[in-house]
Amino acid sequence: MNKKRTTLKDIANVLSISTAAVSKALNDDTRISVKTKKAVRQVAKELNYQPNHLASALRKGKSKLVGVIVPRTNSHFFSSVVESMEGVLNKAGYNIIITQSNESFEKECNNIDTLLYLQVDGIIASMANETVDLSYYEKIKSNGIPLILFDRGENDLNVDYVGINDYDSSHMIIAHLVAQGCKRIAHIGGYRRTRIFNNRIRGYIDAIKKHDLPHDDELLIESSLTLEDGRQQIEKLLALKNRPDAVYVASDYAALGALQVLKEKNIKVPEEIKLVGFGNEPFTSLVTPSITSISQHSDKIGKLAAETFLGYVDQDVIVQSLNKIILDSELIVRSSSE
Amino acid sequence: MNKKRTTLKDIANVLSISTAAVSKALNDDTRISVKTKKAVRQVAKELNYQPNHLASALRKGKSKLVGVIVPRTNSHFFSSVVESMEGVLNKAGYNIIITQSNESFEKECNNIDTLLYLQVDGIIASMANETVDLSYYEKIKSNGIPLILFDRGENDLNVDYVGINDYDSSHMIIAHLVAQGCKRIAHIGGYRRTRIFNNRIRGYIDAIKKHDLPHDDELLIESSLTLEDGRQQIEKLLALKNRPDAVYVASDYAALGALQVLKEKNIKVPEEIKLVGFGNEPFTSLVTPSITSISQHSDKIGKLAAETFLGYVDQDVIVQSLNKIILDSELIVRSSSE
DNA sequence: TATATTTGTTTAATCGATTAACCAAAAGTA
DNA sequence: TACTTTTGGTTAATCGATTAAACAAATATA
Repeated sequence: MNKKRTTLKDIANVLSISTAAVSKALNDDTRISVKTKKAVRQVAKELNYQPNHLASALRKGKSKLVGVIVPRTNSHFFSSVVESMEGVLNKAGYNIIITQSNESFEKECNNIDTLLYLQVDGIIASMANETVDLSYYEKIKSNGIPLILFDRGENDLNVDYVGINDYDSSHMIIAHLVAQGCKRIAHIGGYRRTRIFNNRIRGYIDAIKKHDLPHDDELLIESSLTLEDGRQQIEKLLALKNRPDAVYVASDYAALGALQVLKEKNIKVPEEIKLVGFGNEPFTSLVTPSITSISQHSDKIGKLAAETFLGYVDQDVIVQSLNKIILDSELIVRSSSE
Repeated sequence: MNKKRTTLKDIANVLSISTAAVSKALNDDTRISVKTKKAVRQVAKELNYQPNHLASALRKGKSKLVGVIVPRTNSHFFSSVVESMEGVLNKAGYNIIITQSNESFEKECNNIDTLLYLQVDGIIASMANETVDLSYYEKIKSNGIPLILFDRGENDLNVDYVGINDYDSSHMIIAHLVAQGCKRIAHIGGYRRTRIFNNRIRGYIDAIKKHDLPHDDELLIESSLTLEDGRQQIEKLLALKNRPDAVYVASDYAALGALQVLKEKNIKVPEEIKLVGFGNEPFTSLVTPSITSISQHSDKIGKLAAETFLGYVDQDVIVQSLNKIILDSELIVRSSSE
């Protein structure tokens, strides 16, 4: 089996011209005659020539690779974002390398090292829940390549960001629940140290006040928002003397956990307790009752993040000017709340 | 902002030694003194040296990159396989590049081109449903790098394969349904041209015969197995004069579609019709009733595929000897069938 | 006719790390 | 002492593609 791949030199030898001419011919340089170009392309095809990306990337100083870091690909939101990013970047001649942190800070650091090692031209990331130490992200910046964050960002890091308006989303949810007649609305949220969860909590608190509802400390819970977490936290809420009549959960997965417990306990949703999730994961429309949720426009987020990256490349000196894009979200009302 | 990255030369200059010495020191060559090694590592750290993967890969002729092609990452099965593959490969010093075909033949060809262009050291793939033309896969083989298929393979292609025993899985399902008292079992399967779906269909037919059940042509349907497809095909089965009392669907997504329709029509599952899916996607345990399904041991598949790949590298001449690994699957019985 | 310009290509350097081949100095051995 | 071996490097070529600079030949211009 022929392990050697065809190189420019092979083509050059066949035609008895220099490799430079071959390179230029393939890159459609104006200084090469049409005749030569045709001949080169012909031979390239015959020899099944496959350009060596490593060599050209090394020479040009650009790998045409974009690194992507997501908490996990196995989430509809993230995989959709990645898909739409990929579309935009592919068109611009970039390939993407997807890595997952699995919400682990350590893995995230490894991912960053790997991507820098692969000489990516930029990194688009959504931070792990665990991440509080930003030194690794600073490392990216000091490497001189663009860094764009989406969904899970950080104010302290002076970089571009694309995400939805979490604060307003909470307002939309509370307004909807109030319209449905709810008087005691609980919130199972994420940890405040994560910007997006903090914003959802702030939105919840402000909206509750705005509607003159009781702001009860026991109705606000911080958790890591896994499915199992949702199960545990709803139990706490159900154990209260004065039960809530609605629960707004900051993640669909945790909302699903809560729903499971409610069903197991034969508590009717939405009649006895109304439930709202966040993220519009596909299963929210599949379970019974279907879960009201917030759609985050994953396709738009991916597209904008990719375009923001493209705006930076080809600039000689990277000037990371803060460029925060905040999209409006959309409330998808389903059976669990009406 | 400092856009220039530290190179071996920079370190060499600081210490007034040759770049060769620096390279050897960092690679722990025996011919370099401990003193020099220490000094080099020290300076490398101070200058925040990041080796240039492109350069070393070019020189060594190995990119230490493995290309992965899956129909989509947004499926629990595939993302789990990828995750476990990644674990094994990372440990061996390889990074992976994940690409998705979205079940499109055209996208799959593009992915293959991209991966070859990036000089990956091997490709691990699961074929798109659409794919029947194998010339692009032949291209990988003629490139001299190992190709390993998993789940969606092809007999005609003379390469390694890791998957589960689809034929036996069908037998397990039918045996289970028969034990539950079912007499008319339908099968909503995939297209026969895809090996795994063909095997599931063969298993279904043989198992039906084995249990002396009526083998009725109208009970066997071929489809593309999307959720929407599941909805449409179950409608057909319900329209039959002689309805089935159980339906075995070759994909969880289509099974979910079928379940939705059954619920909408107030047909009780499992009392009136029993339902079995395939793949053990997480939602099968989340919906009501939970769906009986087949677990494919995604972690094992990923691990084995990765290890098969590792078995090939470091060999000078690739001898692709057929190496088919068929794992046993596991039936997870849930409410939809008992 | 003499000079300038254009066309089409070659030469050679380069990207950064690796490595075969070579070499000087120190240490060991007969 | 004279020769061999070991130690700790250095030099220079290399991977394959790109590109600045050079250049010969053809064509245009004065």
